Amino acid sequence: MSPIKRNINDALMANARARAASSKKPQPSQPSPSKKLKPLENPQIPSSPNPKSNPLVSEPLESKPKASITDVLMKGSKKPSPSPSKKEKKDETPKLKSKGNVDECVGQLKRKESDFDLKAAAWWGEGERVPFRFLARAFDLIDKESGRIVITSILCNVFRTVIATTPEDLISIVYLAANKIAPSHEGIELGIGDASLIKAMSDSYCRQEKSIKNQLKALGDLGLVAKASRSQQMLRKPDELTVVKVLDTFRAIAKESGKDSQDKKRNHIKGLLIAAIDCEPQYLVRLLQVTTTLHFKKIKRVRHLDTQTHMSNTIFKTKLRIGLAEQTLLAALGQAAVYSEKHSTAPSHIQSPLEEAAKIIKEVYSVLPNYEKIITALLNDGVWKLPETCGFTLGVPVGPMLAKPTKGVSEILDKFQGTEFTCEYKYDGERAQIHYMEDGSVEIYSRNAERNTGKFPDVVMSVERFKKPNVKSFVLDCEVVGYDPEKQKILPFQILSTRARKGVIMSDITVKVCIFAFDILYLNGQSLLQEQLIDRREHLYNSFNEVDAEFKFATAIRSNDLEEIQRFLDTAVNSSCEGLIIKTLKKDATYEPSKRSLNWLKLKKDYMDSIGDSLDLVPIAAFHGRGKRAGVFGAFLLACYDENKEEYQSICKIGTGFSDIMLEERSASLRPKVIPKPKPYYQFADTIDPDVWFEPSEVWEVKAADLSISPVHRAAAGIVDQNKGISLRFPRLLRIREDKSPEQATSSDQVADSWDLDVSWKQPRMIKYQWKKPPARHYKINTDGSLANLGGFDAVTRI
DNA sequence: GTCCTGGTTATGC
DNA sequence: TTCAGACGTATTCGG
DNA sequence: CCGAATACGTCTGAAGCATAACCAGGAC
Repeated sequence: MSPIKRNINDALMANARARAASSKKPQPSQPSPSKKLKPLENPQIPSSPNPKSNPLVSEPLESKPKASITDVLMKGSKKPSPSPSKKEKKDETPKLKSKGNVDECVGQLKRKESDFDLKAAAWWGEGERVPFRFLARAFDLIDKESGRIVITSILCNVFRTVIATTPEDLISIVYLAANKIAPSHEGIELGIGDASLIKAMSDSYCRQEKSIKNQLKALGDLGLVAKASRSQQMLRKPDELTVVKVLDTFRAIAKESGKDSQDKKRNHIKGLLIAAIDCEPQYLVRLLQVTTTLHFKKIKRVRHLDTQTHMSNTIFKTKLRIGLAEQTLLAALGQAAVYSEKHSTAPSHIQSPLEEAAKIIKEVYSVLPNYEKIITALLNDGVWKLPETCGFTLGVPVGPMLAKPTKGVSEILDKFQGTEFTCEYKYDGERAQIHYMEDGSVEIYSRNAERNTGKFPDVVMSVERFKKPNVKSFVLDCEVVGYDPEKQKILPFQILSTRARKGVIMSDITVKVCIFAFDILYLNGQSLLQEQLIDRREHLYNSFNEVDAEFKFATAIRSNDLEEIQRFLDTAVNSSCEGLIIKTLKKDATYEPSKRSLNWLKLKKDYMDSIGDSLDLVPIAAFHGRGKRAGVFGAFLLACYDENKEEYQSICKIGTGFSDIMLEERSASLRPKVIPKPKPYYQFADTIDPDVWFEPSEVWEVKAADLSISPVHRAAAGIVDQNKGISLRFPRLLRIREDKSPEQATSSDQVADSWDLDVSWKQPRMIKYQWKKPPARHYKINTDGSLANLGGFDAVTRI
């Protein structure tokens, strides 16, 4: 069992015990018995006498090795009100096998694929759809496992069961297991975050939002909160929810937009939550948790007229967090296909069909990321034909090839010993994959396969200018970079990011861009994925013309000389690039979609030891961790020191670069430094709402890729700009500076100096673009100048 | 109804 | 984006 | 030569800053 799962589970058990212990405490207005988390609600984690021990895992758990988490939880929450014991019996309806059989069926899934009894795993009858509980139970099984082989095997059995009994539901269950509702380039979003989920849960479970939030802090996972909230009084029919219904509801949620859409979305969610039984709520919530919002605060204050408001929240795509993500799912799907193969047997030259099938599915998916198409083809023609039936399709984004970080030129020479390679500038912009169809239409996709065409009408227009006339179709891999055509200069990423994103029209473009092309994947009806880079590049150079301030080829050299590469890196950085990308030319030089293979390496200054920006900063506050960080601090607020004003100014949060041990050590050593309120000499935005504040006591060395002008952080505020401070791009912990005291931390003046030094080339631009007063509101107008229906996308302009 | 602001969510790196 | 940890496979080492 | 130790690749899930887009609700 991995530590991550252990922590979560232990947290639950600890809660159950805490609940039992404090059950005498009356709950004033809240009917649910399951939130007496007082010991954990205290933001000051250090309630335990021994600062080293984590209160969430401090109790030994040998007492209940057998009992499932669910059991523990139910026992805990039942104590106060043992009334609803009817539930076990009422769970059954004549149609369904008994509860015991459900357990038995699910137990089957853990068997080796080889002696797995297909039908025995399914408890739903002929003609019935796959219950969502089947998937939720499988998730629960998987959650308890840590090995990928076992997890793959369980999921494989799930798919086999569905294929054998209810093949029409395979697509739905795969989508749910993948935590998706549609291919990403279709741009369908749930529009649901933690905040909306908490509201829906509050309604469904009759709990105060506040109490849910507190429990979330303690448990570090909204899914676990849902699990703990399940009220025993609610009578639910089992298996009312099918995978199809769940997926359909998700899609319905995504469809809602416009007036009252939030209400409608919430009602959909409530419908699901209320119908959910067993371990369904936990996974429903996790599936809906497409995004995670951290730490927001609701305090009003007067703002400077020219200061925009910003929330200090960070959002991440979440995963199921049970150790199952896309790669494992694809492997499982491939294996299941082999077992269920009716159409053909594996070609004889294949020794290990299971591995081979997994590989095929992964490859096919990277080239055609569409489960509908793949599964349909899979069921119709089988795995072995998949490469033919589901190949690369013009207009569908290919997973872009990624690069591996490297620490220095010597490491590169080491890895690419004896092979020919090339070094290219790594531009600081947005990855773009441009598809040009035979009919002259253009589509642009982002790194994450989002359809970005509407964001870059200027790029769409310039295609006809930069492609040679004989080119009929292509797929280009390139970087879109902010560009000043007058000065012929690259603009920093922060400026590029101010571009509008949807429904942009030419006349309204504020930030011009230039394309830097570095690869071509498809040309005149032919896929070039299998070609070596040296040949693809030839095609690239032959098929396009550089157009001033619109289209250029990425600067590249061919060299095996350490010194020369080192110098090239320097020129790249001086030319406003992040660093270099290094690629082999002839050997292993095919385009490997979305695979982080050895073939491409990236080299940035800040990856290298003893070079790049590093600052010594003071942790002044912290946030409770989530998921595998539950029980320790997950992130800290750092500050630099202003000697003149004698104050600490926030500069960034930090949550990466810690080993598990270090994180625990830091949490332990800072707990005694917790203070009830921030010091008066702490400068920070009121949108930052940490869980605990600290006495200034430690100094940490932190590395960053870049400095940025910040709307939230206060470092060097007033020096570089009147109202804005400075923050760090990609901050990560290097080490603890035991030798320094907080007053010896990096000073605000030093931060300001680094800004001048580091971005002298971009500073004038920054002022021109960044601080131009942005009229906050946009209105949609039709091309004839009249106001458009607010729901439309025809045109956007500025008043 | 329009305008504005604050709160939330979705993306990029 | 960065980073660390766990798992699995490939390779090397030592008896 | 084989099992143990080590090295390396893959996969997962913690976490950062900054922006635009969108929605709800209050002021007018």
